[in-house]
Amino acid sequence: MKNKYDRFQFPVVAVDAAIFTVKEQKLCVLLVQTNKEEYKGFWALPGGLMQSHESLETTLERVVKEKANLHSVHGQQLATYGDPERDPFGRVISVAYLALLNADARELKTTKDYDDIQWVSIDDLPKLAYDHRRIIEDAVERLRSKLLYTNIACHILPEEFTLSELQNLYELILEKEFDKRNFRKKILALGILQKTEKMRSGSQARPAALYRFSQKADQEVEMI
Amino acid sequence: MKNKYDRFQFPVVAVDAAIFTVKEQKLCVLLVQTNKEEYKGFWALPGGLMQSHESLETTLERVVKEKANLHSVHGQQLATYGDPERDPFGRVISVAYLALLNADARELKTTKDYDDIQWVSIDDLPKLAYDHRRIIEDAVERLRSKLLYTNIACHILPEEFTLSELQNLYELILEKEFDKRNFRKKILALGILQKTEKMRSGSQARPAALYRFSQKADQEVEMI
DNA sequence: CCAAAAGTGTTCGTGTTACACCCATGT
DNA sequence: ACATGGGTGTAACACGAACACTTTTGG
Repeated sequence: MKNKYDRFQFPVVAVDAAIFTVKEQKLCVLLVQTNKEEYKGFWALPGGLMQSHESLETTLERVVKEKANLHSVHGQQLATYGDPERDPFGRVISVAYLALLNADARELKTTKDYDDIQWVSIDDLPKLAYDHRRIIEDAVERLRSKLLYTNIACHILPEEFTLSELQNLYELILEKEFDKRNFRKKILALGILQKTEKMRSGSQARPAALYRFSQKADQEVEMI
Repeated sequence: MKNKYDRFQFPVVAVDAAIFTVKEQKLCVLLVQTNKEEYKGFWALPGGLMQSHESLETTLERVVKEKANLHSVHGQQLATYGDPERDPFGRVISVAYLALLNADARELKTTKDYDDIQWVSIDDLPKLAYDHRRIIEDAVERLRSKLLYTNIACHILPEEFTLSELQNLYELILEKEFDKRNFRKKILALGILQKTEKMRSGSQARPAALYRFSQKADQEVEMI
């Protein structure tokens, strides 16, 4: 492949991932802390530079694997950030992705490149490198909005879940309470859930029926 | 500014603009035809490569000025396209913007770089270079969706307009008819329009009251 | 006086909200 | 037996959908 572009004339492209989950009743984002770069002591979204042969999605998969040791993280494009001042160490524009996952199903592993990797509550963000605070804010806004009209909640919940767990997820992320009867009526009427035969016991209370999403493929539905 | 990235390792970034207007009862997109490049005879969205010192918005303004001789085109980010095969002549990713304008207020000028520049009905798109057909499809979808919950229609309409013109715009872009009484009731109840003192005569019919948007700033409102 | 588009209210059905009690289990 | 969360129905209200005629102008 030919490349006719001068070495210093153009910005390079990075892909950053804002990966969310719910842990201990908190909406959390995955952050890494590097011990190598100029932003010492700062946290950042996992991300990395796009290589010539890659698509955006391939880059996303690779950097999420490299930086967070996670695979099969299903991301959707959020936005592209191109302010000339956003990276003080080079001209880099960043294509940000939004992804959701169920924390219990995955284990975080610190690689030798990093001091730390953590799920961090969005209410308690540390010092963040680049414009990553802005990206996280945009991602949370998009997430909240998409909860209303898509089935993305399915990526955060386990395969099987109770209606109360689903409602709790909505209340926690949207910071808003719903009436139990109305919520169940609404969601069940959509016909996107299947009741399983199973029950969740465990607690000192009446067991709850487990449901699953009939499709895990993303779809637009008026959830709320 | 230092740049530590190798010359051939990374993709370069382009910004492309999907600029829409309504002309002769058709939703149209602005296309240019170049006589210079490898895609001879194909049409394309106006666009160009991002330079190191620019922000995405600066690049957008510059390329729209250069390729279409338009200024103050207010665009919003649509999406970023990064398929390795999207540009057969080099590794280029494109950040696409969606913009709307009132055709009557602007004059198109062909520059010497181009064979032609035209407003083209989206129902009658010619051969398009790169993945620009895909970008236009995505842009139309976004436009339709944003008509429902934002006041973007204000960018297509003239400063002052009749309620019938507004309704006509919605029907034309959404390909759906609305009841006149319900439409007016709904829109007026939002309180985002100001009635002016003026009337539009001209036609062989009763003159219509002219309205204007009280804010031209983008805002989210349940239009429909 | 005729054609053309502007302007205007009411009814009906659907969907959203508000609200309180009994049930099944573990301890 | 009691504490815990699971599960259920109904009435009031708001909102969107359907629907037809009169008014004002230009020709």
